[in-house]
Amino acid sequence: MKKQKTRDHIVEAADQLFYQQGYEHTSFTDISDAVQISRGNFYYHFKTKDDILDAVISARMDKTRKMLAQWELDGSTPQGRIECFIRILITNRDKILNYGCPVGTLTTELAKLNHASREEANALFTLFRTWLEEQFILLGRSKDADDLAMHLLARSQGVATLASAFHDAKFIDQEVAQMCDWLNAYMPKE
Amino acid sequence: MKKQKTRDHIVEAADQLFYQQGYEHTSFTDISDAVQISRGNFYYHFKTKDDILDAVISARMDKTRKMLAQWELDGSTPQGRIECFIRILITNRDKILNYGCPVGTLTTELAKLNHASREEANALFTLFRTWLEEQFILLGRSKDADDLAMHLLARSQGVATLASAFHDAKFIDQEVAQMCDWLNAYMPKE
DNA sequence: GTCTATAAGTAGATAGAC
DNA sequence: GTCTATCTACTTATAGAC
Repeated sequence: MKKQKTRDHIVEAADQLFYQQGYEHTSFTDISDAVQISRGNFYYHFKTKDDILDAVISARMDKTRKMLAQWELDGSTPQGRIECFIRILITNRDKILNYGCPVGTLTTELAKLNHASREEANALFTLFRTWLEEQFILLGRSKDADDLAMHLLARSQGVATLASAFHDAKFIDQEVAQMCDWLNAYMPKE
Repeated sequence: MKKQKTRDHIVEAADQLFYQQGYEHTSFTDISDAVQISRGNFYYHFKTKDDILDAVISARMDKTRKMLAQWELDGSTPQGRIECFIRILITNRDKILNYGCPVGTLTTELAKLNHASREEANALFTLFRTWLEEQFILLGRSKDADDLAMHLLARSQGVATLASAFHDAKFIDQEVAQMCDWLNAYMPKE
């Protein structure tokens, strides 16, 4: 465990602010205000703003991997584990209503900016995609496991976008229930 | 018909650039380069950059209303008209692969910027939402017409986001086919 | 109506004191 | 490691000539 308190604080604050305000719209002043350091101090820890973004994406990758590993423990069946994925919409309901999906909004923004780290951000999607694919394979759907993974990713993504636009919590609950129904009706029974 | 050639050119170029690069990331220099006018000339036609955004949103509202009116003519049944909506994903496939959905990406960006015109952009979503709701009512689904409209909007939105992230045209075609199946299987036959 | 010149502010980034 | 002071580039916006 390295002692990098300030660096970690910067990454944590930048992570939140990039999510809430967008990457480009977040200035060094915003981050330094949040971390309570001077703007100059940044450059001891990072060379450029892009480097902070890379650190944020890397931190999100780690957090996501840990969450997926936890879901492996939480759900005893593939269905149960996929339900864990569907339910993040409810777990993070309030944040999603205000700021949308952290993965979708970042990849969308970086795509418009044609940013060098675009693909790194997309890897966050791939993490979920591959994990979901594995679960569908375990359900005996190896032929279309990736299609089902993409389908579910897209459904969640659309729900987050619309729920955020209309600030509609009920819509999230409704669609989550529908996705769970879809999962149980569409999949072979054990 | 007012003679406002330059003004219209500005709105048209801004519309494209806001879609391709995002609102904040697009500078007056970008727009003036596209229109081939000087930066100073802007302020004869618009007071602020926000005013250009409002004009762009207003133009998109007009274009959308005309498109919806055209779909009323193109489809003889509510099913057929809803299919027109589903198929915009295919009609605009190339643009969506590169820049996502113009409505979804704009509302998402303005939400993060906490921009004054956020609700004006959301009205674009509402235009589709209300129109779809009307079609589902005509199909005899007045009880859950709005839920169905929101469901379909979210599906399309998610498909656009994922297709853009992974630059996957096949995924669009696949999901469009599924949405059409859903529409025909789920809806009462005539 | 369109231009050039320029103001006023903010962005990311650097230098050097402590 | 953290600070202050500063630089350069770029942003929106204005003033005034043509």
